[in-house]
Amino acid sequence: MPDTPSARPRIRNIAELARLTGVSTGTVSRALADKSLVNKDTRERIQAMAREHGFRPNQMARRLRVQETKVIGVVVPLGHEQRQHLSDPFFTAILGHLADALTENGYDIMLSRVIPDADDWLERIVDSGMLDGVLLIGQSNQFEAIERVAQWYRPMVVWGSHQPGQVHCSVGVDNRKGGHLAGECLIRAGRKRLAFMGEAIAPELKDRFDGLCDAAAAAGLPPPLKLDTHLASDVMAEDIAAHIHRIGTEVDGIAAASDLIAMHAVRALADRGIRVPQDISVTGFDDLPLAEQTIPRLTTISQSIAVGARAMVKALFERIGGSDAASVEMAPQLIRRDTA
Amino acid sequence: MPDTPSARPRIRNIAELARLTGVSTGTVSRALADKSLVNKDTRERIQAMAREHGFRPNQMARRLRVQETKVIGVVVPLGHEQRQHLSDPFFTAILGHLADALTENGYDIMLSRVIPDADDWLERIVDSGMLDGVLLIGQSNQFEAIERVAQWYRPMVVWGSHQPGQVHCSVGVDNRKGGHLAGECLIRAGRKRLAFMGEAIAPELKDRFDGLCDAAAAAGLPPPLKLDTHLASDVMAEDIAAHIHRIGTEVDGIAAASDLIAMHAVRALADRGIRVPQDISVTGFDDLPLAEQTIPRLTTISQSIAVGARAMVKALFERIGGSDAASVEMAPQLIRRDTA
DNA sequence: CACCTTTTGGAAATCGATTGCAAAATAGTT
DNA sequence: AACTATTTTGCAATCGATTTCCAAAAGGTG
Repeated sequence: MPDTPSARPRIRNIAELARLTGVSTGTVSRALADKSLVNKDTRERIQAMAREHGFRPNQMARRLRVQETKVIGVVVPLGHEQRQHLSDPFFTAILGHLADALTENGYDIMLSRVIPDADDWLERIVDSGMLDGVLLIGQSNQFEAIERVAQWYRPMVVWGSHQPGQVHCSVGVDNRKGGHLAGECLIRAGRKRLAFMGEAIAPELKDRFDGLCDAAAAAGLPPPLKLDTHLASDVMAEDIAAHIHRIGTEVDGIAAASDLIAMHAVRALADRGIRVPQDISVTGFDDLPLAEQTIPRLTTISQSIAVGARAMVKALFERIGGSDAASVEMAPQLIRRDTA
Repeated sequence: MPDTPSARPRIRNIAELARLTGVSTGTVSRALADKSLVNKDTRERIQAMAREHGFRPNQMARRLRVQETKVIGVVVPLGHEQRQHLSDPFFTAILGHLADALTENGYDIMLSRVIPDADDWLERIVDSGMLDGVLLIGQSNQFEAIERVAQWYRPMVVWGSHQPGQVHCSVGVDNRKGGHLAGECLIRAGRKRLAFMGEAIAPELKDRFDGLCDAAAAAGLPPPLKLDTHLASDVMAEDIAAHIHRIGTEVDGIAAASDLIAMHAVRALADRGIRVPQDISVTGFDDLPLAEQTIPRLTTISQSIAVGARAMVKALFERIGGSDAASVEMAPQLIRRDTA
């Protein structure tokens, strides 16, 4: 048997290993941490013994003692939209990049999907004592709660929009500008009766809608229609279907609040024989990897999720280090493909 | 100020709160846990004081003491396929459901994306002392490591295929049967030159390929071609493009190893003027929510991810409770849509 | 050989909670 | 008032590591 952790009577803590090797727990601790304070020979002997018995020190105890957990909380607040869940492709896209950046730096990820029922939900997460820092994905309708906590808790970075004067550190695109770009694109395609598809409750989405309105106003068009749609994908299809009858008569250009909504919309239109982009133009928002793979490929506003995720992690580490990283607002970009 | 955690000098532990309220730490602990052992009045007084100062007991310490973390590790081993990441839609779909089921039961989720470089990667996770249980998504090429750990670590459930005689508890569909169904579907559509698209390294995918071979053999057709494709979405498109020239001459029916691969394939074929399903038939595997939304909608083999996720969590809880839940093998189902 | 420096390793405090046990306070009974 | 029964509370051990402080041992120098 080569490297089998053979002996079954497992060692459960550093004290047992100490007894087994005939030294004190302090020495074992130092040896396992490979500290030069302990004699090279004993150090190696202890390490060998640990390996042989497959012993690994309890992280919970270690973390309690050193007051550092090496765990970052990644939290999705679902204020409205309780039915949305983690499979939202935008969320998963950003999660993937966050996971990459965090694991590279030796941090683990604690995932929370929170329905903010109690009003101290964020406080509860933040001083659970389990986390070195918190990344919030989206502000939802919890702007106030976030601000309140940001007042005293520094290592927190939020994906979302930046409101003038806000305390918390946010990273995101200029959503209003993004909405504007989408509007301009539709208008340039000759569309005159615009609509916004999505629920403009979270500040991010509200900003996108406002941007669209800006564009319409600038072109002398009537204000865009607002077609509410839940973000949960299981009801989204129905929501969109419910709006369909207005489209074609009242609407010839749709700015969707997200790529996912846009894709569902294109699908629903196709089901009813309305062609995109011949009969109607559609833009998405996010530029998910998927957006390039659909048929027809989606015209959309790019959020450069990868860059954003890196920015979030960078800001978070600076804040963990003690300095007060500022918010980041990135420029959105129009990606012209086939739907508008 | 109504319920502001006003006083800034924050209480950092139960001892300070004890001093402030004039009782012992034991009493405070019991009061905060709302135990009836402590007098209703003092209990409420202590709770009020805690609330006022925004005090919440340190979870790390509590968990160390009670030897229960209420954290489940969700781990994605990336044995081959280091470039694949968490944004894989199959993974995120199952993660969403797992998250739902786990949070419902009061558990948190620790996410790990592991590249098994050290051969004790799983041991390290499993006895970090941070987890009450582990859910593994996919067996990758780590079947051996999983078996080794399963020998002595019970609270672990793995998404993947069930090999005869395996020790670890797995939940998944009968992949071979699934491959068979896909093959039959293609054959029924009159296809005679079949191919499997995907990397048949992980046992799940190998089984699907074998099932496809079964179907071909049963119909008296030559063995299917194997078109290797990485699972990372950024290289997948290129991989598929590289295969395209063989398709149309050598191949008229593709069984893809996943919906994602199938979608990319359809896309690549469309780019080259090859129509699906007129010129060539394609089947997916997974039945992601997305598969119904593509154009054309994907014919695929259903894994019923939601059911699977529930089964995993159920089995895990049984195992945490001490009983030895058995593996679950679900029946795959052909979902006929537009691509085959 | 006396004195100083450097290694080495042990004892004990610490991180912040939980909990078994026993003492104290209160209530209830005669 | 005395005595038992019942609540409440405090004390101290415990979870499993890390780390400071200190003493003993070893090595070096004049």
